[in-house]
Amino acid sequence: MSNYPLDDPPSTWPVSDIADSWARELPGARTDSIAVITPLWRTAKALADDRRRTLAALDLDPSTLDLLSVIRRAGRPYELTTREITDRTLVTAGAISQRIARAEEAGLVSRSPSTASRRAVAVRLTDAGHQLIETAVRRLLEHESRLVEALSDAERSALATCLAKIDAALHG
Amino acid sequence: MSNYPLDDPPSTWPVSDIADSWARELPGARTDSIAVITPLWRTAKALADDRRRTLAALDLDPSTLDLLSVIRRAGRPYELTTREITDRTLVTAGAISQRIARAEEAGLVSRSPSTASRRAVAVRLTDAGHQLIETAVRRLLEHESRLVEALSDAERSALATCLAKIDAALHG
DNA sequence: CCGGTTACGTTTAGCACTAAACGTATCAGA
DNA sequence: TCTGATACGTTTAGTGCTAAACGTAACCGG
Repeated sequence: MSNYPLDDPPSTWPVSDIADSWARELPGARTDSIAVITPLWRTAKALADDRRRTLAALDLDPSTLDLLSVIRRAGRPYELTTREITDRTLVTAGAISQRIARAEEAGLVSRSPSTASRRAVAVRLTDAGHQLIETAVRRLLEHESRLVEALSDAERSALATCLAKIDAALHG
Repeated sequence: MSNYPLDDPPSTWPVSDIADSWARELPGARTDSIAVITPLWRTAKALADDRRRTLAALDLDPSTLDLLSVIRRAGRPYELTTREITDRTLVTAGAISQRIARAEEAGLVSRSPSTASRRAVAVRLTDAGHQLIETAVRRLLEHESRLVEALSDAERSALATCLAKIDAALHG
């Protein structure tokens, strides 16, 4: 059946239709947020799907990429505690624990007691993990740079400003 | 432990630090996409979390909201086929089937053979479902309108333009 | 030195999703 | 009138997440 898989994205419903429908069905409702929020989510999802496709070629999933990236970009000795990883990430400590377990299983990181604190756990890139993240990040940054080439410098800063204002409204 | 729950969002790592780290660790890499893509994802997630909190007060989750919304805004007789729902949504047909099953279990929709096509299934709002979505959408539109008040008309259209350009680059 | 509190990490149940296989209905062409 | 292709919907296994409970280590005030 037509479950639009990753390599065949669906044609999405026009955002203006959604706002128009609500304006018709709920007269008086303020529908102006739709034109902002719906495209934002759609683009975020499209980017996430695109990244997943790009990484699939390297047998890597986005959550493992995220884990290895955080450790790699911290620099030598390519080792962080679970807590430090959690702080630099948008998921819970439980999710990080699971990500580490999967990556350890795959031979990409190793766990050992931290030298600094006896209750901390140090997570370090293995050679295989280091090699993989190196390739993946270089490829991904190259690919995504080409994507955002569509935006001028002025547009980029305008976009960042708008997003920051929304974050601020969310109290962030 | 400090698993930042829904009502206590984390302070996020500065985006500029991420770009700087990669510039230092991978000299020559094009890191300019980070300043665009990372904030986009963060704001999308913050909006999703905020919506989840808002809906929790009504004992409603975002996926059920999405289902009921699509049916409600189609207008009378508040009935669509599974296929029509899938077309207006960003998830797979399997996910829609599961959403319908959950909503049916909760007494929010009912399923019956479609009159139009014998292989189609008609999904219709129950009275309870209609009442719930009415309250939820009015509340949500009001809330999210206040959020985007932070943006001027010019900013809103600039934002939409930027997102459209990214979508276009993703071939969409 | 002891007892409470806080910090770190893991484990578990439950949830919502995808991908893929499946069953059934419908249609179009030989 | 078959027959193969297509459309519609459901089911299932697997994935990755959250929330919450848990165990252990460290710290701090009396």
